Amino acid sequence: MYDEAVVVKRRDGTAAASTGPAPTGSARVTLKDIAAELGIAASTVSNAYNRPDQLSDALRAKILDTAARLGYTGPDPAARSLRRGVSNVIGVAFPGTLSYAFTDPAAAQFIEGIAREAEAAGYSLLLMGTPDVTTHGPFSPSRPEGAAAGGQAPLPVTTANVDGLVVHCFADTDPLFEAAIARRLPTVMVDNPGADGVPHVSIDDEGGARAAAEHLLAQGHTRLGVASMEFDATAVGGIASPDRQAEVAYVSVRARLDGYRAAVEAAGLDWERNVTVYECGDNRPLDGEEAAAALLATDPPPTAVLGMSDQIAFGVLSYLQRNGIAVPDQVAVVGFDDQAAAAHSTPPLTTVHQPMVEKGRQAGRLLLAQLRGEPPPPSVRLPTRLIVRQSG
Amino acid sequence: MYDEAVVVKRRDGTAAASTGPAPTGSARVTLKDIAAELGIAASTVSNAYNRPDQLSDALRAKILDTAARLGYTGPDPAARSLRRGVSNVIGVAFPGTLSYAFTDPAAAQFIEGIAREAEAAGYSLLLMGTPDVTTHGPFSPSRPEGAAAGGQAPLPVTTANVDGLVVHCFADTDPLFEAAIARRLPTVMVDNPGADGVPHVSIDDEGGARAAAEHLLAQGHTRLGVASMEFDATAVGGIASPDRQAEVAYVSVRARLDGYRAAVEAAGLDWERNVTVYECGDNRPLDGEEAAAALLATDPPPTAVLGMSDQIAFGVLSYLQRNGIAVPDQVAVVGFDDQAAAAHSTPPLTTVHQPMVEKGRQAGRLLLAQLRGEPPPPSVRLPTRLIVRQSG
DNA sequence: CTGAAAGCGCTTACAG
DNA sequence: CTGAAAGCGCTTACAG
Repeated sequence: MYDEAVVVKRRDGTAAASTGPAPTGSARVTLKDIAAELGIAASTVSNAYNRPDQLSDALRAKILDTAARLGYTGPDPAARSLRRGVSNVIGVAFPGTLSYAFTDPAAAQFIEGIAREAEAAGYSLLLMGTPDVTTHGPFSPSRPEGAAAGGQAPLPVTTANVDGLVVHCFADTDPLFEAAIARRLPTVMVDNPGADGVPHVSIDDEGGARAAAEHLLAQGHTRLGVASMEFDATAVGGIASPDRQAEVAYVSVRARLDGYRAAVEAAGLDWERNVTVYECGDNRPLDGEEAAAALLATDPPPTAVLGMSDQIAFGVLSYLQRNGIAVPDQVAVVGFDDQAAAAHSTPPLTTVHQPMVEKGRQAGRLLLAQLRGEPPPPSVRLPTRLIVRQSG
Repeated sequence: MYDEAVVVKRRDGTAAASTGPAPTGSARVTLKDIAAELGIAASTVSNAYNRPDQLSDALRAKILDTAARLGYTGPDPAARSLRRGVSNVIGVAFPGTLSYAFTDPAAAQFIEGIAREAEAAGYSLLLMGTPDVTTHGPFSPSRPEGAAAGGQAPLPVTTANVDGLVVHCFADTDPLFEAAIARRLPTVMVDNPGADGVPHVSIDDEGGARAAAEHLLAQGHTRLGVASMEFDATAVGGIASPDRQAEVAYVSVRARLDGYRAAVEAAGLDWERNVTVYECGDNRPLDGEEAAAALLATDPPPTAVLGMSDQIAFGVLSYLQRNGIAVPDQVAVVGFDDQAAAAHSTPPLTTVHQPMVEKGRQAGRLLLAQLRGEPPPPSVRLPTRLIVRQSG
């Protein structure tokens, strides 16, 4: 899959080579051609682009004119990057396919935060996904690209030309995690505890979750339903047994579950008796609807539902509304994330706020410090806070 | 600003060089080191990574083990890219700062669409902004990086190592436009008519806008207000005189204004007499609030407002609600975009739907075809359609 | 202010 | 199955 693209631009004089990237079809023009045309050294042409103060304005103008005439579009980025040892690119890696990352409205805000920091320091952002590696078995540094039978495609994070990496992954068992560490580049982990010497950015998942549960408990609810995000990549959707609950691989999910449990136990209730956990198969409103249906079908049904994300909580809301169940009077609902739409749902959603843009900014900041040659800064944990609206 | 980052990784034996990207601080390990260690040719080491079928499993294992032991993390991406002439990266360029692009919720969907196509073909996405170039005067190919006094930073789009470009720009006077064309790379333009031989993706802005206005006119409204997006980069917010209306530089804005006007004139009304246009200074709900205030202060005030984006329409809605003006009974409101939140606003927003994800997919498709060496495919224009909800 | 030389790290076609 | 050689296009320190 990855090799297909490579074919296009070969330069070995193969027939395919002429079908190069240049729409003009003409042979590639280089620094040397400009130098030869003008009878000057290549270094002087280079200086015209990179150190204007190193040559006369007249010569520079002549060089630029000749470049324009010959169709030279400036120094080749790959060659420059090789020579300088720098790409001015920050890689941002997501678990799963890249398009999937955008399914979550919070992703855009996270990227916005990174972008703010990166851009100010002169970096662009390379977005990378983790395309179906799981179907081929786990990636391993000792088993790189092409290692698997049938020519497995390398993870983008493995081969990308970047100066540093922001890695957003949910579990340290994620192939992304291992692949990123193996690169030994300046790296920041997000939503994952990280590895030795790799700073990470996280939020107070547990505290936020505990506050959400305490809020419900304080209103007298004693039967709670949890509509959880996936525990790991195998999630299919369904009530999660205690055994399944012990298997949670995703760090944030684990922490939120722990937060809910801490509040429940502090209130003198029993987790297994008073709380039913539904594990969603995905993080869409649709999954929240399924969770609500399953949770309310238990006996006795919960009087309040903790949605582990706003996306899921929105689905719970939809289900309740469609079935004529009053919120919060008959069933209370609390979400997690506080995305923009939370303030405008019907009813407006009580939820746990997490600072997504700030998360991105901190990740950027931690990476930029390393890129400046500073030692890896300490990790950052951002606060969460409960926003009480009208759903619970 | 851009040069700052470059300093970090120099390799000339300068003191700064040792402060390299490798957190280990050790000298860089290359293919050659592995080859020397094992007493074999560098090409064989290369084959271990790129053509596993070209050497015995035993030798390959030995190479990979040695690589792991010496801390070699795989072929250097920049060198590979230079040698192969390919980066497997698609550049996506936005006008303005990168973080600003994410201010618009539609941007994420657009990127999602590109990502879907790109990822399937083995490409990652490089996101680039157009940082304050306007403050330095227009970019020009004959005046590249560093050309301006004081060392002006080059546009990322000018120096990025990419195989092709998706350029989202609003006006063909945008510095981005010229810079992208100057690269002579396979390119797709979005929301801009494009240049010779450069395919573009657009939507039926005019038809959508006309439908929105017709909808209002059919209900008997004869006094309309338009809350327009910026006409060009100089926008500050205010009622737009006919002269100012003649200056609209952004292609989509021009088309939507034309659509509104066509409907108004087809209904036998006079554009100048019956319609007041407010030009927003930005595309946020806040700007919509200001637009509503200014529009309703005219005499006689409009009974319906055409918001040129949902973001703006949401602001109009907020203003009306805050001032106790009933929607749609006292003032009707129609938006443009149909972002997800439009269905959940109070009241739900009547708006023009544009297929953002599909726009991204088409852009990706048009670029991928060129990357495969095919001639530039024909441009694509996507349909829009009015979604009638309850605001108008 | 200008130029000659070295080398960044890799991949490939080709010869053995 | 393995290796020697050429070269991708550029930037830099240094000498003049």
